[in-house]
Amino acid sequence: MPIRLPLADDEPAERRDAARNRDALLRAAQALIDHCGVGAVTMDAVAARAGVGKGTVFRRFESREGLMAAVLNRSETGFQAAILSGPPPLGPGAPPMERLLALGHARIELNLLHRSLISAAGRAGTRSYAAMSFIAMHVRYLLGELGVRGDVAFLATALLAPLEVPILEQQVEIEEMRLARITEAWDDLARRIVEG
Amino acid sequence: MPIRLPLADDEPAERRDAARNRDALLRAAQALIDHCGVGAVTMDAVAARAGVGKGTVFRRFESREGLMAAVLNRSETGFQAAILSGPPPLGPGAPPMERLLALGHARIELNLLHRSLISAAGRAGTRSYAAMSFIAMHVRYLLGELGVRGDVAFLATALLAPLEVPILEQQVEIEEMRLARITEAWDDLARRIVEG
DNA sequence: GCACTAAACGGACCATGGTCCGTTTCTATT
DNA sequence: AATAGAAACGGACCATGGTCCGTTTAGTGC
Repeated sequence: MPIRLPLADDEPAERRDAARNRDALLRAAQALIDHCGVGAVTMDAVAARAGVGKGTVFRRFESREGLMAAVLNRSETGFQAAILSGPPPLGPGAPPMERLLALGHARIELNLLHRSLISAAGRAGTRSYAAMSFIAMHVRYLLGELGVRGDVAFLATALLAPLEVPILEQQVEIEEMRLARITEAWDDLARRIVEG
Repeated sequence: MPIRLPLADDEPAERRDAARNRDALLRAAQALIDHCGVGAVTMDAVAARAGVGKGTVFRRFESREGLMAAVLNRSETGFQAAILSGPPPLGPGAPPMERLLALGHARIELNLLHRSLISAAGRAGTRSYAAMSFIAMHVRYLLGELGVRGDVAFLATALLAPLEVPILEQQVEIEEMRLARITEAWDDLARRIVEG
């Protein structure tokens, strides 16, 4: 069951049919992705599979990118939960530096795993507060715990930037870096930033 | 620019009409950008303005992104020239650290200036060796000169990553950071990476 | 249950990126 | 200059993201 997002008090509740359709559309999109890949997620196809009109898809998700971002969000939620209340070292309980490194490694894997979906979500994926900003916030917090001086907000962003999909893809595909190399190098980066 | 990319010896030279058309298309695209913004750069519009068929545009540039990347390349060339043979501190003659910082600052400004074009170039812009790889290479060289130990290739990428357009845009538009703050914070990042 | 309103729906329609293939133009060769 | 063949051209055509607006439906007050 979909997590009921907190709506502002003056926001009218979502109509029953609207909710049903949104759910159906998300399911349809997910099924198409699982079955035929992200490329097969055509707005017409999703609409047809969900048994609704095309206009409805756009009404619910604004754009293809919006739809992709919505699908992505469901995965992202698990990641956030793991950080907030999962087992250490990703979750609370481990020392900050361990948590930071664990977060980086998990992020690399997750980004590579969902790379086609993330690319398809485009700016909708990056810009949505829901996804990016939570992580950036958490990294800021960890840097704070580690006593890092300076512009912590920027440093957090800088630490996460090389893990973004386009850059990760370039490293892997063009420079032919192995995963292990990337994680090691990122650890080193994190240490330089924290200890510098 | 563009550095004349090395063509293999067996590559046939470009035909006269082809060269003329490519030039006309680039001019047309540039004119549309200057006059009406990147959004007005429609493949049909470019073709019409250049007085050629649409198919020709695609033959020359593969895709809209390819066309954008080609336009971008002309600006990028000046940047490369400034690094290779311009006045210090960006060009040769200044100490490596000064050159590095100058490069970062110049990069930030350039990326913000061309951001709509860069976004429009999408992956074609990032992936093309011509643009990105030259700079990454140069940063690697500078890090080498500075005696940085570790995975210099990754560190160079990490240093440049937060200056990429999507991230820069997020900082400026969503986090509302001022330009001066970003450059200062980036300087700090560079020092941490070099001295760490 | 009935009427009423705002929200949601659906699918025809449009704009634009990208493909295809028959026609034209260049250039090397004789 | 004539010729042949490769390369380039052009624009009709297709696929798909996105819009629009007349129609349907879920809630609400009676």
